[in-house]
Amino acid sequence: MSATDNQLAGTYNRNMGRWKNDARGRLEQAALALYQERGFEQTPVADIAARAGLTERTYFRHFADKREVLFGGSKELQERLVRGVAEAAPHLSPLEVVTAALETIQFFVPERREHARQRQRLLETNPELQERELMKLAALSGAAAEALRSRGVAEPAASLAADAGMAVFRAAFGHWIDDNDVQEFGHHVQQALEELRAVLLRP
Amino acid sequence: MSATDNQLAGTYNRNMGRWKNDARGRLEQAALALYQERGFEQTPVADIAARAGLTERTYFRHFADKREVLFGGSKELQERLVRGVAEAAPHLSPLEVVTAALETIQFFVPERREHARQRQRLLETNPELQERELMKLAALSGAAAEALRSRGVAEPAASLAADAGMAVFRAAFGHWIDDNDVQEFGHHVQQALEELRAVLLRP
DNA sequence: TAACGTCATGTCAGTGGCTGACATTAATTT
DNA sequence: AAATTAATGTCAGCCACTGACATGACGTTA
Repeated sequence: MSATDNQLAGTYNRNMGRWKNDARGRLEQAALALYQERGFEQTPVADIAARAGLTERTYFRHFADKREVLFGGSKELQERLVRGVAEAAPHLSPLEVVTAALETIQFFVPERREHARQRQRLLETNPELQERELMKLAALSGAAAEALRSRGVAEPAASLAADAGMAVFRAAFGHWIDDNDVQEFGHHVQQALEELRAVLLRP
Repeated sequence: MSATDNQLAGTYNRNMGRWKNDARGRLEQAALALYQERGFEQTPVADIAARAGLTERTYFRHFADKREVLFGGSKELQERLVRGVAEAAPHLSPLEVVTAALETIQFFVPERREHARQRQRLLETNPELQERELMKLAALSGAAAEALRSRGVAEPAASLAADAGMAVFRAAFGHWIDDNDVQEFGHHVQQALEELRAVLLRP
């Protein structure tokens, strides 16, 4: 009764897709907005749910916890990375396989940059969110290592290449976010890979 | 009144150092034991405190949250790593500086191995603890990068070298934990560094 | 030694994240 | 139209964590 007279539901109009008008998406939008307005810690989950025209209990049916609502894309990202590793050219070194996968991933495109930026600002100011981000990155690394093993790369090479690939990813992502000339993400990956080589070899 | 008739306080006898007989240490022991016996999630903080002869409120004066009790050594580890980076030989590459620091760190010694093993088993079976571990590792990486910058290493080289160093660290630590021949930690660091080089260069 | 100040701890009340159990209602199937 | 399914609501409760205040042990100083 009270979950329907909300504030934001009008943005995604009710009764257009009938009952569930992308409840999950509404929760994600409401959470991002509220986290930005009041800060993560100062935002009770109940408020997010209310803003989305839902109940706290329903929020927890869509997301495992208060943080997860900001990490919706990670599953798809991981799938694409794994596919990229599997389909990479056969003559590459393990690390090159991972960076090649990062380049062809088609995930960090201009349309997503603004959203990624806002999200990043939130993460930077909140340790709890950073923890979750690191966990997702670790999952990414683990999946990449598994995909490398499927290509015949042995341990510990696979895990090391995957972790090194994540280091490249972090550097590349940071530059892509800050970059005002809007270079392609793949460009930043190549730059970071070169930097890593230099850091490893040059005194 | 009730916090004194506890179960474990006798292990570290009361009234030896007067009032506070290493309350912090008692909490760490109690937590490790209970997390092993019942599992992390199934152990209320109140039980840890009671086992240490203290109150839940007092637990939270010693540790920021339920997980932090397992990460007491991380501050010292970070200090040693930073010192190692600062004091490393001048002719090394940035990554070699970090791995050299890891080798001279004198932290992963045989006496700590059993405790490290038990702790590791806990982490492996609990995502919440893994998140915190990753956060500590990220802090380590950040501190190493900062120390590299103090040596004149520019960005993004410093962060990349630090992250790559953490990749080496993870691999080395994993082998040190599993190693039955009890090789020195520094040995595993060198092995991992070589593996990383191979992974980067060899097709 | 008695008064005083400090610090670790205890007590209590309260917020909020998260869960299980059960009820309700829109949408789908038969 | 009845029966079934899926998404949501309601309610009660556990527990992590915090602020405010009280207490008791220790050291200091008059």
